[in-house]
This record gives sequence, structure tokens and C-alpha cells, in this order.
Amino acid sequence: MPSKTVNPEDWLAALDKSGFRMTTAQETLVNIFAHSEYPLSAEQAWDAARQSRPKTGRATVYRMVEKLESLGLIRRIHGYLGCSHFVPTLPELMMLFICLDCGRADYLDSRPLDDLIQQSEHATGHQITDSRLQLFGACVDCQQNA
Amino acid sequence: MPSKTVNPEDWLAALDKSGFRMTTAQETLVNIFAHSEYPLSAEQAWDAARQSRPKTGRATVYRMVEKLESLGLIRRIHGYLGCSHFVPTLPELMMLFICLDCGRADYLDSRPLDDLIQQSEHATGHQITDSRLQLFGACVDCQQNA
DNA sequence: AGGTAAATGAAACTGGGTATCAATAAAGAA
DNA sequence: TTCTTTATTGATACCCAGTTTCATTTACCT
Repeated sequence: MPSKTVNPEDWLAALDKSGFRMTTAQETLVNIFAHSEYPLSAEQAWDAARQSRPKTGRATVYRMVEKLESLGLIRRIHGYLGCSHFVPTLPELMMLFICLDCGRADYLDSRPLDDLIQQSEHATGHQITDSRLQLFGACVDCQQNA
Repeated sequence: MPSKTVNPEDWLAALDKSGFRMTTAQETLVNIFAHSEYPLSAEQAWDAARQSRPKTGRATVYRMVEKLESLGLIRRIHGYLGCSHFVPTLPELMMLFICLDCGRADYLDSRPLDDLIQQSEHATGHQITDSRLQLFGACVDCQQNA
């Protein structure tokens, strides 16, 4: 499974630019989400945060998740594991593939989806302003290891 | 917004065929979901059920939702309103459009999605076994009434 | 350094959803 | 029809992810 990475510094810069104060709780959580190899729930992020910063509060984590999501830095996954997990956002790669075996997320080129949306707009007359596409199955690695 | 309908009798037949007993609670809830014009949450269905059958229990509703979903008769919507609403399933029309104004769901021909999936399988090597696509925006009616 | 408001943490709270279990009622047998 | 069996139901207690509250802390600006 090809993995794309994200730079926590960029997230901190974006938060700074948006006027948020730079705190240790924020830095901890940004690093956790930006480096996560798997989709992460708020509770999982909370557990991870307390390992390096024990007195991190639960509310802080939920507030940070909300902040990161509203800035478009992370996005929610609507999957077989529930709808409470998040992955870093990769611009121009909005199509998500989730491996039902290893659980990892892969990002796919979303131009085909843009075409599909334009096609659907013409066919129905609806004005489509947002979309959500997720694909599920077995990733390349898990197919080989099976 | 074009609306497609579903026959409750078919659902009851499917439940019967699967070995479930025919009960009044079941009949009540099947009618509610099959006739709903809008996506319905379990709590909303519970409210609706108690209007015609006051002593309907909450657990019964959740059990019925699970049953209907596992038989593929209803499907969960992952939307801006949360992930707890359900709509009747229409075979061959798996693409959902949700109007952010009136809240109604429209079903779209999903052949374009099938093509996209095949394309993505070839491009990535992943084996795609399931998909979830939802489109959001303003439906034809709401564009006119705006 | 000092003032100020944002950010935090602890804890109480909310509400959707689940587990339990005794009572009910559907389906088949006699 | 009545009887027997067992799935289904409803009431209640329960769970837990997520939110609210508020006093305390801390980043930022001067």
C-alpha cells in the first residue's frame, strides 16, 4: 500500500495563520494525526496523546479534531469501522480507498470523480457542491499476503 | 425532486422468506421506512411507530433497523446530518444525492460509478469489493424555489 | 514582567444505542 | 382448536462516545 505523508509543520503554520495560539497540546495532537498510518478516532488520539503528555484532557482532543477538520487538514472516514475515524487530507486526492483487511487508507486521483459529478449534474439538473466517495476492498499488499 | 417508491409487501415477503415471524411491530416499521419521503433515523422511526402503535419499544426499532439493513432493504446515509439516517435501497441505483436544502434523497444511475471503480482497480491494483458514493448540493426543485 | 483572553483539564452531563430478562405472541403439531 | 415451542417484544438498566461547564493555566502582546 503506497503511503503518502504530511508535514506537521505545515499544519502548525496553518493553525498559526488562522490565529490559534501555539500550545503543547496542539503540537502533540498535530503530530499524532499527521503521522498516523491508520485512520484514527478521537479516543485513539487521546490515548496516544496521553502517552507523551499524560494530563491531556479529552475535551482538548475533541476540540482539536474539530479545529483540524474545519481547516480541512483532516477528514472523516465513513467506513465499516464506524464514522469516527479521521485521516489527513491530501489535496487533489479526495477519493479514499480503505483496505478491509489491514485497515489502511490509500488516496486515489480524483479526476475521474470530477468527471462523474459533472456528468451527473447534467443528467439530473441537481447542483452538486460536495461529494464523498469511498472504496473498500483488499489492497495490493493484502492480496499478496493472502 | 423525482421520488421513487418501494413496496412494503415485498419487504414483508423478504422477511418471511428469511424465516422471521410476521409481527405487528415489524409491519408498522416496514411501512414507515418503505413510505418515508426523507431519510429516517431510528429515533424518528420510533416516534412515528408509537403514533400508530404506542407501546412499541425502542429496542424493537433498533433490532428492526439492523434486520432491514442486513437484508439490504434499507441503507445508511453518511451525510451532513450525521450517519444515523436510512433510506430504502433501490437496486442498480446505488448513487445517492442528498439535497442540503430540503434534505430529500434522490437515486442516481450508478453505471458511471461502476466504470470509475473498474478504472480505479486497474490504476491501483487494489481489489474493490464495495463502494459508497454520496453527492450533496441543491436539487432541481430547491434551485427553482430559491 | 504584567494584563488579557484563548486554551486547557477535570468532571458532570447528554443522548444515541445496547444488553438483560421476564412477558408476549407467532407458527407448527396434535 | 388448543397446545407447545421459541422467536419477538417492551421495560429498564446500562454503556460510552461526545459535549458542556467552569475554574485554572498559559500563550501572546505590550
